[in-house]
Amino acid sequence: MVEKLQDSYLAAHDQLYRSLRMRIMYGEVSPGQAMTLRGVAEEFSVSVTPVREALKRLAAEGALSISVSGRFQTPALTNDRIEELAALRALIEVELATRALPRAHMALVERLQTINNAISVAVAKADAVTYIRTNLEFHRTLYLRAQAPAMLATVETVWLQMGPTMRALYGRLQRKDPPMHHRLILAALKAGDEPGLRVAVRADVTQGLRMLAR
Amino acid sequence: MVEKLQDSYLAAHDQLYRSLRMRIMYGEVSPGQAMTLRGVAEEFSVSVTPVREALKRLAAEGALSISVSGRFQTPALTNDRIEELAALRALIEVELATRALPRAHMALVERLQTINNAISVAVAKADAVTYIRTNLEFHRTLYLRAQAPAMLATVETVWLQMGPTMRALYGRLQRKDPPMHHRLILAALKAGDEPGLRVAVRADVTQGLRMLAR
DNA sequence: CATGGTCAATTGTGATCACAAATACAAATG
DNA sequence: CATTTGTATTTGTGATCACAATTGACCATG
Repeated sequence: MVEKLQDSYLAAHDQLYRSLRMRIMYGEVSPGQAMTLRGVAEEFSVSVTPVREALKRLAAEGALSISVSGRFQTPALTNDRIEELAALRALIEVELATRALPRAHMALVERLQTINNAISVAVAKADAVTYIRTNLEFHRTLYLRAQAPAMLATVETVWLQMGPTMRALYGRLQRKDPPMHHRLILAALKAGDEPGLRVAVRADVTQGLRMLAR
Repeated sequence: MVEKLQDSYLAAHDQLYRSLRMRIMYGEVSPGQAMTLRGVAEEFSVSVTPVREALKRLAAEGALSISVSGRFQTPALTNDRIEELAALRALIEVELATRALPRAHMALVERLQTINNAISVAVAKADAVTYIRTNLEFHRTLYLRAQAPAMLATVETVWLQMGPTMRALYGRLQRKDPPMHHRLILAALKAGDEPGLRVAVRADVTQGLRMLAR
């Protein structure tokens, strides 16, 4: 048998989980879309057993909702729920950014600027999925410096729950400008300005919410 | 066939999940304790299939950790991880308490006082599991008034991760007094004192942490 | 006494099957 | 044409089995 590299091997249900998680978090599926065990199993050429584990896990994280009869679908969030999730993002991400600030050196800021350029390109192309993915990559790259894995995992769960809805919102948002608040975040990082950073992160996280209140 | 009440029926894996979740959250298992598919299956008289779903779900929520070879055990938290989880509790629970404050009427305060008495009894008996359960019930009862299900679910996940460790800490804590901060919380609720409430909740959540730093 | 090796038992994984419930669709009925 | 009924299909659930990898215990060797 071919020798497998330790970290190249993943159980089938774990590969499924990661693939589906990316689809949901980055808005590649729309809210309310159904997922069936046998449908996913056929697509990935596995049996239903690993699919069940992956879907159940996603449901446990709020990435999928389960109907009373046990069927899976991406959740269609109410406005109240969206407000709540945005508030959670604000709470946790402000803390993560604050913890990252003393560790944010120039190399990190440069990487963030590179990612920010990729976001601008996605905005120019009106590519919603790429926009969401690179935007979250911007935040994740910053927060990784906070050395707070539990907080990062928690906020990623929030991102996951908002994925399909963010995609649907992006359509009606009609973005034309690259992310303004990201520039404020970068400026505050360079200046070591903690209060400014907190305000900028909070504003960036809650900005999309205003479009919703109409 | 006997008619089943809608909410009395639960799938086997869901019953398992709830039972094991309670065991973990309330500290009935110690950190590092192993759980095997066949062991749990035999205990609950089911096959391994529903057990796998329940354990995987708990692992996804951080209530169990999975070794490199796939075995399940309750996590043994590092001090850094405990500090992080306590910080998450502080962030989210202060927000939940703040949101609950305007809705906290006299009937709620009375229920909280009743629960608080039960906590005192558990402390007097040195019953760690009952102490943890009633203490969390105190917090949950208050936060339910916040009408913020996503935040409550998030903080419950944090409680879940800390369960076994809280139990282990309780032993070396040697509590003799009923919860002092709970009285401060109740006083702030009665007075409608938001700043005081925030300080009291934060102090209550982070109090156990001081015992650890030795 | 410590260390390495061999073999049996344990453990998680994934496929398959039977089953019951829910759903979808078409035909029948008013 | 709208509503209901009946049937076929779809769907999630749980049990069982084979398999590979890990673990653990016992024994031999230094």
